[in-house]
Amino acid sequence: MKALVPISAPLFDLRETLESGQVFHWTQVNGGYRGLIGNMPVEIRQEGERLWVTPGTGAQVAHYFALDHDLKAIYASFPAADPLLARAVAACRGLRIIRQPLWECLATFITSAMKQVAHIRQISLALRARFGEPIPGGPLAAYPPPERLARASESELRACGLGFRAPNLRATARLIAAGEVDLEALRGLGDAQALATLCGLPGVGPKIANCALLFGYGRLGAFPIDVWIGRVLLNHYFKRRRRPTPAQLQAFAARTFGPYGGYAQQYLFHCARKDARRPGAA
DNA sequence: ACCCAGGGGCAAG
DNA sequence: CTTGCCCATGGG
Repeated sequence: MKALVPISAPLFDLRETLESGQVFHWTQVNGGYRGLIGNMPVEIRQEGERLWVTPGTGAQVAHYFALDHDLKAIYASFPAADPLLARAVAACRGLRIIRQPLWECLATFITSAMKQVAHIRQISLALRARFGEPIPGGPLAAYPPPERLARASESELRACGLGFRAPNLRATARLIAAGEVDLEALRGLGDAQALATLCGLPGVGPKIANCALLFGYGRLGAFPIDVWIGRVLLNHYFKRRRRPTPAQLQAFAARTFGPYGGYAQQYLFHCARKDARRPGAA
């Protein structure tokens, strides 16, 4: 292993970012993490405001971890009088929304339906091991492209632990491999159009589409509402109020958390999960 | 043993 | 436009 080289990374927390349930294939290794950015093997270790990274990967690391996002401006855009969000920001300071490869992101979240984070990781690793192209010097195989998963059988996919998600992942892979949907082309569409197109794919509804928009397309206003965030919003912002419909809750989030709502969502999500793991805090 | 998980889809009210 | 139920699997 070659010696790592430093890059500057102020207001960044590698651990909070990688452990926050955005991405599922990184593994801890001697005080840092090892994984793939696309098909490029990377090792990263953090010391204060400096990252030590595999030589030659600095630019890709900075882009992947969105070190260009102005976190101070993002925090400042949040609703001022919101103690819950303020506590989440304090607890997850430096967490950034990663820029993930589009297909890897969409496919992974298709497999995430009704699964715990730990198991999403298992499925992700199984798919890479079974269908992914080996990467020389890489810690694991590449995420299998749509063309590869399109010609996998349903039972092969189920063998990776996908359960009822297997036909959905396969069908979506086929649509994309056949060129009926072009994930890259969605970059040029408005949020609503992109969301609607993604929701047309098998196994993709509002929640997973918003995950793709946020973690893949970098649309920082996208606000995925899962069971955790749903509970947080209901318990904290709808006490004693009539239960909103999913659409009303989505509209509330957009109106309340603004253009960087996706960041607010991720901080609330990760903070709630950390609290659940270690009871006693709020 | 038992509950539930970063949901979606489809039928029925 | 809402509500109910099923889909399969493994971690806490």
